[in-house]
Amino acid sequence: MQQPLYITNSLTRTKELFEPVNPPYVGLYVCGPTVSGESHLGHARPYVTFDVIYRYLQFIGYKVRYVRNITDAGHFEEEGREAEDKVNEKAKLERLEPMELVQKYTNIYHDMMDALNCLRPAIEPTATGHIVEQIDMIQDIIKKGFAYEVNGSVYFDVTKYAQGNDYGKLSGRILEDMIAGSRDLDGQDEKRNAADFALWKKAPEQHIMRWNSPWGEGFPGWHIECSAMASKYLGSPFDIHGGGMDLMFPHHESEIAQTKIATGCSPVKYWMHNNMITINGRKMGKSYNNTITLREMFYGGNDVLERSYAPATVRFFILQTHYRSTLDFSNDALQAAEKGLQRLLNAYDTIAKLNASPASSVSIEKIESDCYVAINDDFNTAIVVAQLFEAARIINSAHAGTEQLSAADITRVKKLFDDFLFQIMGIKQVQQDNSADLNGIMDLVLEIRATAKSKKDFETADKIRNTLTTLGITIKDTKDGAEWSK
RNA sequence: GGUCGCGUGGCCGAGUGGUUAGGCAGAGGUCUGCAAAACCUUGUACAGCAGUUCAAAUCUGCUCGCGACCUCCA
Repeated sequence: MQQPLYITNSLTRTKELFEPVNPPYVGLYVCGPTVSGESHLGHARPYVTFDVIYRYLQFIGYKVRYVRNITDAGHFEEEGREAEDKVNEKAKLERLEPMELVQKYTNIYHDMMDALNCLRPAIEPTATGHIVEQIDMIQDIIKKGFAYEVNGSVYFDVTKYAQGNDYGKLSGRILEDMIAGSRDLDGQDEKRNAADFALWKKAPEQHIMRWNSPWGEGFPGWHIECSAMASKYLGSPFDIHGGGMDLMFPHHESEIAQTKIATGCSPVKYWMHNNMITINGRKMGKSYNNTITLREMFYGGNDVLERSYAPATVRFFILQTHYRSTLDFSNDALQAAEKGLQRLLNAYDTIAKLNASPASSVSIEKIESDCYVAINDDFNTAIVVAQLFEAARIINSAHAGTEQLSAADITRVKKLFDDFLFQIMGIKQVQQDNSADLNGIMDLVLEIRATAKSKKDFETADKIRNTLTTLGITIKDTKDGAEWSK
């Protein structure tokens, strides 16, 4: 079980042996959502992915500090006008403060993460709660000569940084190409160089979120919050920084540059990036008009997919793919995942009904070891799932009598599901209502039905079965008598 | 335009030099009063072309197609 763990490091584009900076402690930072809107399907991918990573690191004994931020400030510059109008309008209609909106979307996000059974991070810092830390870091960077102030805004001097550091290493970019291909954006004339990025932005008149700073009223730049909060809570360097692939540039590239100047070292040992999701083959986005919020996904109301899907189905679907591959959501694929997960859960329930044989006809140990090999190989949950399906086949075969399992292997296969499906992959175990009352009632009902069947009174037998079905209780007739499940 | 990645059987999706991925759907069978579940059997799969090799889905080159990033984005 204690095999070496390999992680694909985006920085080197290779699989590397995972060796924490300060074992047994592991620092894990994941870029959280911008809570200026409702959580959507795109958010499910990184947070499920890194939830499994968090769970597994703990499972193999590491003491993990998981930090996942909430971006609730800044970042409104590009949307500027639209965001302002929206906020003002809603504030009038609903008497909402801007921070109230942020709180509302944060609450929804938390609810959706709970529904997906993502463990809550150890620390969930907000950008607005760390303005001081960000200003401190910016001042430090200015003092070291890698940032300059213009008209109340502060920019990071990428050109100067690139002279002694390989800016662009993470995202595979060449500075000269970027400068040549850059567009004219707001504030471009203030920058010494097109590739420079803002550490602090002067707040325009209508901008609601604003803070005092040494450079006047403004708000923090696009990337500084993660640098400030990650180094505050995890130090520098720390172990793993995760996020979506779309954040590699410019967000993470800029984080590296800022932190390297501020702390003197490259901030992260292992950069991990999950790939994007698509819907019916297209990237999800407003311009495609195919955005699905998580609430719509779970409870219905979207126009893109034909129906809603349970959080566990979405989670399982995500884990059926390796996190570095794109994942396409479609009705067919989700329904296949839904049935597949049900098959696994049914098999798990069947374990309790197995009769032990003197010896096993198959090796559970082999499946178990294959699961560890897979999860240790850059968290390949797709292969773990395949192994669990093999285990399910064995359980069902043992139940049908075509395979045999010893008492020890029955225990072992149950542990395999407990560990991998529930604990590591975080599929929520359905709470069975196995109260003594219900068991007694069901025993009686099934006995009456068996009597009816023996008298060829199928009308009564079917009525019992059909009525129970409408109550959510499934009856299955086996050669050893009827079984029920809720 | 620049950078990076992908193209696997009806659908989704692992794999990366020689050995069955797996799930869903389909077909046949077993069980069964029926149903459901389950079990057994069943698939010319690796975009195209050329090359390297004893051997390529897996390496190399070219072609075609798709996508991501380059601008807030998970």
